[in-house]
Amino acid sequence: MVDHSHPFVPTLPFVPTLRDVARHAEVSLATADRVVNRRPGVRASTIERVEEAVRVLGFERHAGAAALARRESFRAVALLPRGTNPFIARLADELHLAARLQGLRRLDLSILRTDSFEPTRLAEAIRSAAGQAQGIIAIGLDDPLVTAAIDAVAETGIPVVSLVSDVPASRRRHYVGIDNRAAGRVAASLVGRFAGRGATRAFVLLGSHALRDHLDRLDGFRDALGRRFPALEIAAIVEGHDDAARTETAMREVLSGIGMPDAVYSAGAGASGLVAALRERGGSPVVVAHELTDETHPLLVSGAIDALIVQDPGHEARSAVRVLMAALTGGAISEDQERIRIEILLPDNLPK
Amino acid sequence: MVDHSHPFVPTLPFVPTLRDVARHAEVSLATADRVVNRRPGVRASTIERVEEAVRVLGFERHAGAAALARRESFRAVALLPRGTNPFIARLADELHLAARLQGLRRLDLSILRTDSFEPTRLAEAIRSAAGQAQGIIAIGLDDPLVTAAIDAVAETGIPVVSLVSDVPASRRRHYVGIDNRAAGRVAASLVGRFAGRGATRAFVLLGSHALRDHLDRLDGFRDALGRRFPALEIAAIVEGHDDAARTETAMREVLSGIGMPDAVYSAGAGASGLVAALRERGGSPVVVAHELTDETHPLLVSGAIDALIVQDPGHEARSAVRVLMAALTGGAISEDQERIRIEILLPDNLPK
DNA sequence: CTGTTAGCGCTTTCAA
DNA sequence: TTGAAAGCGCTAACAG
Repeated sequence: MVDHSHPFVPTLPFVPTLRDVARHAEVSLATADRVVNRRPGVRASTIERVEEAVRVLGFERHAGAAALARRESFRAVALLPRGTNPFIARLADELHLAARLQGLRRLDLSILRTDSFEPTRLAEAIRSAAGQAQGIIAIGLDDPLVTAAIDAVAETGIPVVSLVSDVPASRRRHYVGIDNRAAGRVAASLVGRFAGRGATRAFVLLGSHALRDHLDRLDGFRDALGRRFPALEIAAIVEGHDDAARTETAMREVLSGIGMPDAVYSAGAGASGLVAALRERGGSPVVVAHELTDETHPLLVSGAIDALIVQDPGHEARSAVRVLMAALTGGAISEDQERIRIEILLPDNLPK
Repeated sequence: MVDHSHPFVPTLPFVPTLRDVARHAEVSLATADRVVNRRPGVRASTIERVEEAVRVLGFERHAGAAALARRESFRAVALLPRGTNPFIARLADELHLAARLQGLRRLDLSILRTDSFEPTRLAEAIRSAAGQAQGIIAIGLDDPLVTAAIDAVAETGIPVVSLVSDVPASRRRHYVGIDNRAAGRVAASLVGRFAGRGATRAFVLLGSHALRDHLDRLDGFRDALGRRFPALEIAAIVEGHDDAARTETAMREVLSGIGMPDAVYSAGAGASGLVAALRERGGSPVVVAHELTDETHPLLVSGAIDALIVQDPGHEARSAVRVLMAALTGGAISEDQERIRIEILLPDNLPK
């Protein structure tokens, strides 16, 4: 029953092609293709025969060849916040790379930087991106204006993938990023266990109250602290706008106002400003921060930061691109591969 | 200068094909192909012209089409240890999947289980696999016999990729897995910080002294403990053969011999046996173990295990397949994407 | 040293 | 409802 079309390569297994399926079912290539791709216009009895052949031969369609023949090509836009945040810069690079290496289908991805913390601007950017693209990737802002823009665009059939910071109420096709509440809980566990029994006061540092991801982290942190380390309470919540200089100023103020805490959870960017302010007053509380960047790396090595909670920007970018392509081509994604993990970095498991 | 071969799709960018390059350089498709793939037999001045065209047009070869035209197909064997270790079972599944989804080229991967802890058997399996395969993936055993077998096979031109446990002295093409010394150091940090100041005695649980990965973990653990938590010393090293029942027996013996420790680092599998033995004697030291499986999951949730150090079997399998394919086809790999991370799991960041 | 030609496995007109 | 044929972008003989 096995058709050795290459009799001179005895050990290679027979891999059936669509042509083999067609032959076996005694139909043309075109008909076999119609059945395999569930296209209409085939008699039920013929479908039956072809499907039988697929089963018997164990046919699996060659994704690469299909992509080539389809000769599709897509245009998409990625919207990232402007600013000094090094994690965002890294993400932009990785998105570029991921789009180029897309392999099977062609993706032309333009990356646009918009004003973060500014719902109006982001909403506007989303609407305008929809004019020039078939798909959108965006770092979200949880705001009614943004939600409305995403919904309007989605209505048009243009898939929107939220990245890193979700817009949960919107009709975004998919959120690619970590579970930020869980990240906050992890931070609480680390802070609680590292700080030890005597600790009573923790500070939380946020980029902004407008960022869904930071708020979620705060929620998770508060929740886990309350349940597992009730002696530790959140003595202050500080806004640093993801910027080192502004963070330093804000921290200075709080420190001189209510004194040194036992622990600090920096849920946004700008950790070097935090560390500078702490050093200035000679304190060394337990510090847990987010993301591995040129800013945080030396601080972890030196011990100024005790642990880092990170998400892999390379993985996130590849995942966003895969998910968007799947939406664009009607393909499937494997939830498991697209789940972004929360990683914990100690000086001992720093990459490289 | 832009050639709109599809004048009706105005917004799509022009993506040059090899044909465009050939036209631009005024050579045939075949010659352009030779230059782009660095094949010999082209005059220097022609190479120059083609490379110029590649630069000007921004040509990038379409990997999918190339793979299709090459019509290559490979046969490979993966050698995994027999036994009850659930992590290995998971890895086998993921390898299957990764081979099927390889997409661009075809890979026929057979998975063979051999006797672990048995250098003779593994060496023999490697030699015999070389007879029926063009490439080999194997979970290593750091032993002269295995090294010799790998070297002999590599000599034949058959690439061997070591997975999870390396055979560093051999001519394996690549090692896919975590840095196990770093994992040991991470374990030491967690154990040291979680156990607190009063702690003095730690036990280490190994699958076997023959496993390079377990030994490396022990090394890293010992090293970091010595440097950062000198008060904590390794009071016992126990062998459990990666099996719950044997681990329980061994632990029982040690516990009745020298009593309860402040912390246990389980560097191999079989953690449920460890927990059972500890419970039996009413102790609850800090426990750090490896891998997220059906065995360890409930233990982490219940608090019997404090932290898990894990490697992602899905990522490892995909990486091993990619690396092997690259070796087989002479392709390139991106070191960065292939680095396997050490992840730390607390109850708070359990996936799902 | 260079060009021509026939595919790879699949999708897509267009015609029957 | 079905089939024939052209072609996606690239590679691999085989000629010249």
